[in-house]
Amino acid sequence: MLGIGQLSAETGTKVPTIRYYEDIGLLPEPERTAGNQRRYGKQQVDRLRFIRHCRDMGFPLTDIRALLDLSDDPERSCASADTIARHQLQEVERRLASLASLRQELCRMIDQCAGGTVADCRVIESLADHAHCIADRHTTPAPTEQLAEPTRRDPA
Amino acid sequence: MLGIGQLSAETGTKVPTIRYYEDIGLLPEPERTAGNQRRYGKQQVDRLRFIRHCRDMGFPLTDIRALLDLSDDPERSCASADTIARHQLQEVERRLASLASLRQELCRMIDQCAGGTVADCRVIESLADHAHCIADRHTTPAPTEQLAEPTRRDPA
DNA sequence: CATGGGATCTCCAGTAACTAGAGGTTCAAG
DNA sequence: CTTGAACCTCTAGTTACTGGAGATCCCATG
Repeated sequence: MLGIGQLSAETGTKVPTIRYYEDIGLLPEPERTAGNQRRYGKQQVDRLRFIRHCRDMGFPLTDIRALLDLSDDPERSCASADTIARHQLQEVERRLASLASLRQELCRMIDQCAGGTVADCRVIESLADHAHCIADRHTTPAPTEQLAEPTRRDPA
Repeated sequence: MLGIGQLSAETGTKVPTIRYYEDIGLLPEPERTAGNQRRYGKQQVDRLRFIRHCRDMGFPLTDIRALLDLSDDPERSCASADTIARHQLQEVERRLASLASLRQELCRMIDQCAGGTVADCRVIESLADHAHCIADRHTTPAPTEQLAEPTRRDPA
């Protein structure tokens, strides 16, 4: 039986985040000590690791919820898990493409900056001018979500 | 003189977003009609376009604020603009690398899924198992921010 | 000149996924 | 038994918007 601090260390998840996952129902309410402190068993550790790994893979919490539901019931077909993963892959590829063009534009901007005053700075000028902008394919009518680099994990 | 709806159409920015930018001081308060409605001039249109382009490039609003301050004063050295852009480039490259490894892991997961029941689904299993995970270099102690695909822009 | 419908107004609340702080209690080592 | 680290709950803040309610305005017809 681990306290929340141990679980935190074990899984690289911050303590408030664990409580947050409990709040939103991703983690079940754990046992408590007589003094009302949370105690976790092996199963919970695994479940949290699963969640964290999913987050590392960029899955939004709603997807993770679906995946957890699936994995709770091993008899079901894994088709939806596959679908979710494929969808996520598409998402990642979309981001990759978009970031690549972004990188190109940033490089161009920076290369052209000679380093004088703002008046003739190419960086500022480029940003002001949308004309020769490659990144316009950003303009995807995509449903969004945010993921990709979720801040987490500084085992400081 | 444009109304807020025209400005919105002109720049591909949603109306509430424009008001939001005004709230947080990125856009100056515009003139108003006798009936209290906002009217925008050419300068405002340009400023908003600048902001939008920066957002497309993934710059966080704080950076954009700095860039706007710079561009408001053409005498100053463009060194800080350059720094901001370079920093942003680094950020983008970090994300690119991380997404690339993500993609690899997702592909591996999906390839191995034979499509039976959850019990022997490789996708679920992979997600449960953090062991052979490439994406662990996520574990960067980076200061975060979110950008990269900020949802915007559905000229629907 | 009246009217009607779309555009606009303000304000408040919600989104994702946490993070941080205040102020108080509990656990475990010495 | 004491002390200090870990834990508790609750609230509010973060980023960059987005959405809705309810009221008002603008302007093109009739």
